[in-house]
Amino acid sequence: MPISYELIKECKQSGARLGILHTPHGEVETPIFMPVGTKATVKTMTPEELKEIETQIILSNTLHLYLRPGHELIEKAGGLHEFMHWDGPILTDSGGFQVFSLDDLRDISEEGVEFRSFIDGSKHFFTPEKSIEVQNALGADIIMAFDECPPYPAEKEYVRKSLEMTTRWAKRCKDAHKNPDTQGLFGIVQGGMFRDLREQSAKELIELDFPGYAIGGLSVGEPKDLMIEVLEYTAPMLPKDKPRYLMGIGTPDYIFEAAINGIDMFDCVYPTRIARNGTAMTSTGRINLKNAQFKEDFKPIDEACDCYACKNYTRAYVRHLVKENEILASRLVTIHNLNFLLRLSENIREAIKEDRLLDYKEEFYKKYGYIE
RNA sequence: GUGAAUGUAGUGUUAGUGGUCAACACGCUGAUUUGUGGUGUCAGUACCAAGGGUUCGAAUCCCUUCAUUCACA
Repeated sequence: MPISYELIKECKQSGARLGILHTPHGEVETPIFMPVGTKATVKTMTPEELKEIETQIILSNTLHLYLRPGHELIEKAGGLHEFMHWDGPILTDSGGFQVFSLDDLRDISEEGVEFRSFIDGSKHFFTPEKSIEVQNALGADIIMAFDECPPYPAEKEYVRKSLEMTTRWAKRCKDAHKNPDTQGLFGIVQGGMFRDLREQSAKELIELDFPGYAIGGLSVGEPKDLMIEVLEYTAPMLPKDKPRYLMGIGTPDYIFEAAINGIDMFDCVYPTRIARNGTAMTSTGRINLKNAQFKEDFKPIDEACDCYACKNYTRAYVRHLVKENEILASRLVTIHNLNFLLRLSENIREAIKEDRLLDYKEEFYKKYGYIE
């Protein structure tokens, strides 16, 4: 088995899990935030810089790399690790979510999804088999099943049919998977905001026996309370001896909820995207560096942070770079935001070790401010 | 010194010839961003050079002043 999960301990106070994810490219301490590098690069960051902030595993995207530069090319280059010069663990998303966000450019059927490229308008047909073929060529440590991510809100009957198709697709993915010895294929639990459907999805997927499970279909626009409710009852449905991945979350409040509910991995474009628009997450809350109040603020982005950006530059300077649309602005804020979530993950692991995750959460919010 | 023209957001353009929200770009101010469709998205931002008239009502008409530009001396 290329992927295995080692449960180190559970937090007595919160129930959160501390663990180690074993992959062909190294171990990952969990819970962990995974930076997103859709097009074989975490935007603005070199792999060395990612290492410097102790990034343990990164994400990349099947659909984007299939469209450009093409998985054959990456295979020729020696695989994704070699191609992008990152020797740590990589997880590739299957393309299910991208197809979902294509919305009016797609047509979903039992066989697969027909969609038009957002690059040149050309028509493509993506199936579970195709997604796995591409992911096998890319060679990530963890690959994801091709799923359908229903929107919110959605009719229960639609969600049921969708989840059942996702199960059939998961089976097809498993059958199509050519490298089960070097790449671990994760299943994705769907079922929308319906408890019985989540149960059905989890049960069906667990029967297929994947080395890890993801919770998909959350963070698609539903209210936070509802999202937490679904998370609370869905996470315990997953096997304890396998890694659990909550897809698409990346704000501190959701990360705490994820960890507390026994989630081991999560990813999100949020920190890198807001960085490119001049917003930073700090120990005292989110700040918009474009705001006039920072014009003559010669303190670092976050006084409690020791990242490269905070050690060497001021808010006033970074603000200037942001206002001028300088490339360095994106780089500095990205370094900072990713470091912020990686340190948050680290602190969460530390707190689990000492059975005080709820205390740490309280402590964190006291400074960060409560988030609605 | 004489004559003429012009003066509409922070900047640059522009509509408007008495009567619903004065347009556009940039800037500025703020918000937003959740398995990334790489300089995004949304919102706000002008009492029409100043003062005084005419009128129910003026950016639009009249007078004065100021500023700028051009022509003639």
